[in-house]
Amino acid sequence: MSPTTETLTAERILEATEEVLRRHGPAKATVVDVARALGVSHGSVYRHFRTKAALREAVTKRWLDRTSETLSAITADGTRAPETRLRDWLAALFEAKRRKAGDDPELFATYMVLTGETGEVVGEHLADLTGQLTRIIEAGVASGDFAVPDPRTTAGAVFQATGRFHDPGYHRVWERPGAQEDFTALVDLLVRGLRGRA
Amino acid sequence: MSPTTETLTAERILEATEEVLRRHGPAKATVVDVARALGVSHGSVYRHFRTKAALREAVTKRWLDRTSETLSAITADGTRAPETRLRDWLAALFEAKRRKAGDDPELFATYMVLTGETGEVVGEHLADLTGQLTRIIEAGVASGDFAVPDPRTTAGAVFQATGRFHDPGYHRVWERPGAQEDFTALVDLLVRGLRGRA
DNA sequence: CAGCTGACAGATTTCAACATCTGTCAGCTG
DNA sequence: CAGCTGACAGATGTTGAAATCTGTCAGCTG
Repeated sequence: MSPTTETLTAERILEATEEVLRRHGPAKATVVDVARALGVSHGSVYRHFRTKAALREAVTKRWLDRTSETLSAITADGTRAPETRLRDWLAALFEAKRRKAGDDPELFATYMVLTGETGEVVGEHLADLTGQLTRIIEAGVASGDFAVPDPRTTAGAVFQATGRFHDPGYHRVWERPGAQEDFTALVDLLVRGLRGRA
Repeated sequence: MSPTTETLTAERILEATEEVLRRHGPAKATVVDVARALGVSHGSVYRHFRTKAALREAVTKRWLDRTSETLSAITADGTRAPETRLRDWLAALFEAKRRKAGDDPELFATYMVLTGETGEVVGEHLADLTGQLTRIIEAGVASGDFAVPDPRTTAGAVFQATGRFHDPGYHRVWERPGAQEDFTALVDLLVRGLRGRA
């Protein structure tokens, strides 16, 4: 009945790894720690993940995917106007990041280190997010609310333009007094650009 | 006649410091090194700069000011249309940064460390740049080319939106294949937003 | 006597011996 | 015999003593 008697799965290893990372931080979290937390030898962990880097990458992917899922609900809600969805999507992204950074700064710092180590996984996450943005903008073009030459390119531009409000590197400015106003001003400017109209 | 016989001025110390930073990098450049390069004792350097931090700050300010000056020529050129000036100004900023990062990566890395250490000086530099942007946008509003509620706020939004193309933290993406296209797409979107029109 | 020097205390950095970790694998165990 | 263990080699991290640096200042020098 005790956890140590259950089968060792990739899932259980990932959970234990998250816990070890939370406790010790990214610099001191070792594979030996993870094995100890699970009551197995570290050799067993290597049976499920080829390297320490692969293990960390899997943890990072899980974390990133959780954010994507929340936003995809907004993306997929076809009952609301594209402009509203775009504004809500960007606001939700900003809010989610700001909460993660503010609620548990140490854990956030840990994930900043992890995403910095990872090449592929972060790239896929960003591609996923710009993909969602592309769909919202395409919907806006279809409904006539937006007028842009190429939704895919424009989605990339919108994502890059709002980087200051979702790129973890800027987390220090998210809590500054005027941050919310700055965000609103930027989104207003971008939305005006999307409407095009000309 | 030899340099060691000339009077020791703040200016000469700054030049020597730049040279020492270029040679040894930010981590190993010491005040003793600077003094040795000038043929004086390190106590003399402390006569002109209260601390090592103040010395580095002065070097940083000089470097930042050189960029501001180039751009202010574009800002002040009242003979050209505001939209053209805005596009040129942003392009010149991007180009200047990209060249600095590409031509001498080590020196660029050095200045990234220096700007990271400095609080005040960098803030003033950013205020200067957004001030220039504000003047261009105000000119656009006056001429009827732009329609925005508050030029100051909008200038801040434009500056933040283009951060990916001037913030040193992003220097790695400046040389990537699609960077120029991404930049153009973003500026186009922002300019459409500025025209407002509605 | 204005400006520079160099010795000094305390803070910071370097370096090398030591400890721990990563990744592998032959063999144990249920 | 599938899955786990634990000993091992090489890589990486820790530690603390020695070296260097920062910032001060009493006194030298032109």
